[in-house]
Amino acid sequence: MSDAEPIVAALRARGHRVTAQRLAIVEEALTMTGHISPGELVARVQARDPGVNASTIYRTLALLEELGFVSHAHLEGGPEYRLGSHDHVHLLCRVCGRYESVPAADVESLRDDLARRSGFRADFTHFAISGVCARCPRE
Amino acid sequence: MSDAEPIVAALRARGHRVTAQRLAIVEEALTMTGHISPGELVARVQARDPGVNASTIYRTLALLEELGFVSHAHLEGGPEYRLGSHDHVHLLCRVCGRYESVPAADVESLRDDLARRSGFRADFTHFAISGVCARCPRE
DNA sequence: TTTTTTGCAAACCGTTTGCATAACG
DNA sequence: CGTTATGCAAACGGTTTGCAAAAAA
Repeated sequence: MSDAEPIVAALRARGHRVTAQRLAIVEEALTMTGHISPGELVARVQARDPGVNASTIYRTLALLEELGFVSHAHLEGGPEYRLGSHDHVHLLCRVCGRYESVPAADVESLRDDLARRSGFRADFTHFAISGVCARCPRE
Repeated sequence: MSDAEPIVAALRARGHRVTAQRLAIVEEALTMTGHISPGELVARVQARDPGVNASTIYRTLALLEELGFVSHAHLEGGPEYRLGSHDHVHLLCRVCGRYESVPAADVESLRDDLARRSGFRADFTHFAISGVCARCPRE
C-alpha cells in the first residue's frame, strides 16, 4: 500500500532488524491517516496477524518515535500517535466533546507572539487545547 | 489555617455531609497553593490521619470539582488539581523538563486572537503547553 | 432511623518489564 | 553464530468500584 520503504531503510541503517511484526505494524500504521491510538493499532495489527503481541506494538511505537517517524500528543483520553511530526493542533470542545484539527500553521502567529513576549517557544501540537468550539454556545 | 468555611457551607447547602475526612482533605488542600497532585494530597492527608483511605480522597476531589472549588489540568505526568479555577497556564519545557507557570491573563490576547480567527474560545489552562523555555537553546 | 459516606479489597486499564525462546543478519 | 526482537505472563501505577460497616443528619 503506502510505502514503508523509508522506514524499513531507516531501521536497517540504524542496525535494527526488520521483522514480520514490525512490517505489519508499520504498514498498518501507514493506513491510519492522522490519528493512531495505541489500542486501535493493536486491534488492527492483531486482526491481520493475531500472533502479534501488544507489547511488541508498544515497543515498536516507541522505536518509531525514537527514529522520528511518529510523534505523540496528549489528548483528554490519553496518548495519540501520529505519523511524521505533529503538524496539527487538537482543539477539544469541552461542551460537545468533539476534537477539531487545525493545521499548526494556523497558530504560528500565536506561537510567535508568545515567544516574543515570554521567550517560550511553544509547540501547540503536543497537548490538546481545551475550549469551546464555534458551534457551541458560550456558557 | 486558611478557612474552609465557604466550602463547608457549600457542602451543607447541597445536602452533602461534612465528615472528618472531608474536613481534613479540604484543609490540607487549602495549604497546597497552586498545585495539588492527587498522590501528594493522599500522602499529606494520611500523614495527618493515617486512617483516611485514598479512594475517599479521590471521591472528595471529584466532589469538590463538581461543586466548582477545584479544577484539574492535564500535565505530562498526569492530572493536577488546583483550588479555584485554573488561572494559570503550565508551560512545559521539553528540553529541561521544567514547568513554568504563567498567569492566564498573560495569554489573553493570544486566546482572543485565536477566537477571532477560528471561533474557538480556548482555555490554555486545561492542558499544559509544551515547548522550549527561554533559557534552553533551540535544538 | 434513614441516607450518605467510608474503608477495604479487588478490579481495572493501558502500559511496561523480565525472562526464556525465536529469529534476523 | 551472535545479537536483537518477540511472546508470555506477571507487575505496574494510578484510579475506580462494589459492598458491608460506620457515621452524619
